[in-house]
Amino acid sequence: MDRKEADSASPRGRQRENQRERLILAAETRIATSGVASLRARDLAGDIGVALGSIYNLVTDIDELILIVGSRTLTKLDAALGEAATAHAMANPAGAIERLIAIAHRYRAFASQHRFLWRALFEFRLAEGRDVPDWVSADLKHIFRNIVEPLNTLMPWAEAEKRALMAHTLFCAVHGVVSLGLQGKMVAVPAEVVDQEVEQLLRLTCAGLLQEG
Amino acid sequence: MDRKEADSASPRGRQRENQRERLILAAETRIATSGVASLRARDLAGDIGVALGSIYNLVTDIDELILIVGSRTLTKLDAALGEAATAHAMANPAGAIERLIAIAHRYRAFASQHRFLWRALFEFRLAEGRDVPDWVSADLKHIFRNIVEPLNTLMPWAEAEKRALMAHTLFCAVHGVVSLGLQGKMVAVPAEVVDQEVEQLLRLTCAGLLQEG
DNA sequence: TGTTTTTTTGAACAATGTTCAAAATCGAGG
DNA sequence: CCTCGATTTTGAACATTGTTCAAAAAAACA
Repeated sequence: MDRKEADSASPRGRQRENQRERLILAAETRIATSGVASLRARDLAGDIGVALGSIYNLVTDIDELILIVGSRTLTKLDAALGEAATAHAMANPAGAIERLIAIAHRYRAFASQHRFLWRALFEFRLAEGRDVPDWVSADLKHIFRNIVEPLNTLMPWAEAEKRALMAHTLFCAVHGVVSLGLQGKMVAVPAEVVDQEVEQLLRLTCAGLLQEG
Repeated sequence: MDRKEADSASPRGRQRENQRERLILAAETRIATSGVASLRARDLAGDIGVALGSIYNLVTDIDELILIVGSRTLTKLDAALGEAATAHAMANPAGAIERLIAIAHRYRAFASQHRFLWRALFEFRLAEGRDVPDWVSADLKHIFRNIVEPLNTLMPWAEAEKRALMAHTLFCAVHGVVSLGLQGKMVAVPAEVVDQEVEQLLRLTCAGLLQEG
């Protein structure tokens, strides 16, 4: 019978799985140090000691490789933000605000620390026709949960849907400040100033929210 | 004597200038309809009825072409936002807030209307080593002025520098919501909802600002 | 008109992702 | 341990791109 997926128990499949993993690692390393734009099939083949064509036995595309690395980055980001989210207790609104700020600062730190991996998440454009893979939505749900939780304390009067929308808005807004600030397309802003900016933005927004309730 | 720049008064220079303009127009059209990633030197040569190599007599690079188109886009954006900025009078804080919202909505509309041109502004990454051209800073100063003006009304107690930073923060935040919202990398958000989001964000932030003063 | 200068041309090159027929390798049966 | 069919690996070849440059064409000039 023709199996499409290699049996991961057989020695053949084991070897294959190992190579694929090494390929992903190599891609991740290259993206992390030189940016997604400088990923070369031939370099990767050299990295894992395999012929050029073999890349295409392990992966259908270079794009698939980039997506896989993106998935890993998103998971790391989720972990980092989750950690920051537990840093502050959150019984009162003040605590909730601090937690939101902590998450935002962690986001900025992640972006600084994994500059190229983080950029790859947003720079990468799917080839026309392919749609966003499932893991994106999955990981994003996790991340958003961390933001919704403080919002439950800050805007208890609002419906869940409103809070979800606010979480989306805040995430995007903070992302905008971090993204444009760090990569200095317009004006390069030092990390500490970016932190100040997101902090100010969140404090003001939350002040507005509390006033509203 | 060897002139490097073609004399734009001589018939030779005239012709050259004309071709260059047609090239820029062709590039702009192609970017506007298919995105910057699908710009091809050969296509452009065909568009303006010229041999492949001639492209490089009119422009040093395809990148230069993209930068020029970016400059034009930024100028259009500046004009659009400037128009929106005059829509609301601004004697009192309420008017200032409305003006900020009007500008943000215009920004969203511009992004929707000139989707690919607008994206090209942010997607394009300068080749390593080259730095941001001057016109970027120039046009951005214009754009920021439109944001700083309402802020003068909203936070008169703050130093000019603080207001400039706030303008930067607000621009980036709105950009983030528009950018991630429209291009639906995570979740595709319809234009009206994006407008709601930026409006809410600005109202809350401004409420916070007024409270602070 | 003949000569010199400038411009235009398009063939050629380099870099890249991807394919595929052939070679190498493997695994099971004798 | 050897053989043979199946599977995997290989790397040469192809397609697509940006860019260059020697030669041809055009223009300017005397």
